[in-house]
Amino acid sequence: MIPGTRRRRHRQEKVTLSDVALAAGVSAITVSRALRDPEKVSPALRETILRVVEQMGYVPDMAARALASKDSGLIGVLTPGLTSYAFIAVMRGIEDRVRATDLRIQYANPGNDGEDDARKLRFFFSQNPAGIIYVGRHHDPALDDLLKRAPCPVVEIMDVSRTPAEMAVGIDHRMAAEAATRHLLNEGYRRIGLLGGGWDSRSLRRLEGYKAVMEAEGLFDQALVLSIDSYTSVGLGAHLLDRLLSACPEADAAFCHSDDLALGALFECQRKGLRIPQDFGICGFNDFDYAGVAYPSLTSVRLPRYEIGYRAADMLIRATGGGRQPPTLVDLGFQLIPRQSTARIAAQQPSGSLA
Amino acid sequence: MIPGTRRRRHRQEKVTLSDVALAAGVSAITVSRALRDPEKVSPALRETILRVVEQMGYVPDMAARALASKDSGLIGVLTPGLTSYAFIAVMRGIEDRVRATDLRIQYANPGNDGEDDARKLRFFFSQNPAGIIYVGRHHDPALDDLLKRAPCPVVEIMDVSRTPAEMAVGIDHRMAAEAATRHLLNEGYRRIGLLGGGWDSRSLRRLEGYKAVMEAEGLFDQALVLSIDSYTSVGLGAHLLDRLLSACPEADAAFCHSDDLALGALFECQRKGLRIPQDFGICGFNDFDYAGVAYPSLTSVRLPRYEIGYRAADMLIRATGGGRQPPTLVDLGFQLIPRQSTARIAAQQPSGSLA
DNA sequence: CTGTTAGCGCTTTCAA
DNA sequence: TTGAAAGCGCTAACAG
Repeated sequence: MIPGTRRRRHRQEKVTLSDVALAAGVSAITVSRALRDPEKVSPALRETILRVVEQMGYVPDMAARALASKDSGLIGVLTPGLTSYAFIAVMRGIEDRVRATDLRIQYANPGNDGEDDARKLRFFFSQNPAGIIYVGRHHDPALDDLLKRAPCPVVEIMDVSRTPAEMAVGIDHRMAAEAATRHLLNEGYRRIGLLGGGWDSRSLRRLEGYKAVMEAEGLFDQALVLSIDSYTSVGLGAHLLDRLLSACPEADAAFCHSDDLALGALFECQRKGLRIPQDFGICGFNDFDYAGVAYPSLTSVRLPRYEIGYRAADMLIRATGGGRQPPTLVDLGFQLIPRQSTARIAAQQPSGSLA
Repeated sequence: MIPGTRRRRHRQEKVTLSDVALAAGVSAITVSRALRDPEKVSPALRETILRVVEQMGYVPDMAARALASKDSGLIGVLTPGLTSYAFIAVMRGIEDRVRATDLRIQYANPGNDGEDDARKLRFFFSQNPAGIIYVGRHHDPALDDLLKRAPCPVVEIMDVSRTPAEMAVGIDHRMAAEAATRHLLNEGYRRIGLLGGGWDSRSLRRLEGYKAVMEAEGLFDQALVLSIDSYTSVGLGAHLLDRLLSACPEADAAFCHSDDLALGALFECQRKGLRIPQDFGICGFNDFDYAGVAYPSLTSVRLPRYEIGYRAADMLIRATGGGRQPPTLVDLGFQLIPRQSTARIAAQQPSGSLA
């Protein structure tokens, strides 16, 4: 075979609906119906048509369909955390809810420039989406406005500390941080550091919660707050713990913005010979799979991440059917899971000693 | 304001190209050009048009554009591992390469039924994609055929053990497993277990590599192979290690299909009071962030995951421009990173004892 | 149950 | 540099 003969194998002549119609001896619309709404076509015809479709390898063109029906069947998911471990469970929830429908999901990951959220959002809008799931980073009035003008239902997820433009599912991050900080105080820790990984709105809410509780006890100290605006990671956790102990050698516990930070802190403590929980307490956030498996196991705050995703998709799907609803806010709640890494009181019990 | 007045706020009258054209006193095509190819419109007009576009909040309709131009600008990424930690780095690579272009990425996660890969693939095809990045699970001739008939360039990623339909980037998983197994043997381990997490083609290749090396030493034993076909996780690692020791109490090391399994195995060993690396050696796979931070640190096999993603996207973009190329296979190589969890010989050195 | 007609919003092609 | 005409492939709305 002569080289070049097969050039442009991509873009081979495309089989269209009317090609199929012609071959099956019916009209285009009948083929269309046989494909989308088989019950509206007589069994005999239906069978013939489907056979021809199969034979010719016909594949519907979604762009044409979307244009003609004004329905793209697309759900857009916009989050800066697309490539983060914490988002995986959310994704599974979304995918699971959407799977049985004929909707599809398109993810987008805004970059770092401030304008990007708006651009990606507009981009989604340009596709006539059926709905959008959005994870915001900052409270930005302009973005809020954009969301309010959205041409489709929008669900904001993860944080529910503010009234959403339309719908929101998540938890109250401030309360979660308060609970974690109080737990550490109850276990007898005093110089509690905060190891963070960003200044997005959720991190700020957690900082607020931590700060409020610490201040109420007269224990707040800015030197205890360590944060870097980047992805969290186990390595970063080790690094921040190290910095915490440099800045505040008498620190006796850390509340970490995420379990990967907590795990890193744990390893670093072990490396330094600090006993956990006796010498140092660690509380994580997210309750990743490994928190309960680690040795010692890590106290953490469990977020219903899968449920948030599932519910968000569910709300979107329902909103698509009905008309517009009033702003809806769903707080799915969190749960503090006490484990060994903060069990200082229990650790002291066996030896019979008192604090 | 009367309730109901604002019903159907979604689907508000959409601003189209001709609306803008009318308002700007030009023809639709000129607006189109001003937007896509500003240089082809006189500066004066261009400015006027862009102002009107801004004022009216015009957003182009991608479906219409795709239909008219037969170019969707879409890259489809199909992988069963979308919601896995290992894929995150790949994703970052893809996103980074695509960011500067005007292409968009759409991810899809095939379910578990065998048919699903084909269905999702066809679905991508129906969108006139500019290219597809595909991570296969099994060697399936039917799928292979489908890929060969693809209406666009396709890059298969992760494994390069077979000749791809068109292009492939990845590493040789069999060789990687051989290297890991040999490393464990060199450190003096003999009863080396294999902790796996699936029977996809890559896992099978790794099993082959492990088996070949073990058999060459006369050490292979089916009882040492533990695998469950599900997501890998730290919890699963702990569980599999436990099962390994039940099945083979004299096992002295484990090669894990992924670092999360390795981390779980590490924790479980610590819980059982096994000293690492003296009593038991652990080698992971993937070299996740925490492998080097763990205490003791975990030996692992580093895959250039980010580079695989970046390169795949790059090949796709280049292929889009030029015509069809002959099958291309890029092996990006792996790297064994020896760390404390297998450093048995070094651990014995200080005490001066001999094996 | 099936077909006809019209047009979705944009771009291509050709002409001015 | 700008515009007019035609049509991408499909589906809505109505008719038969």
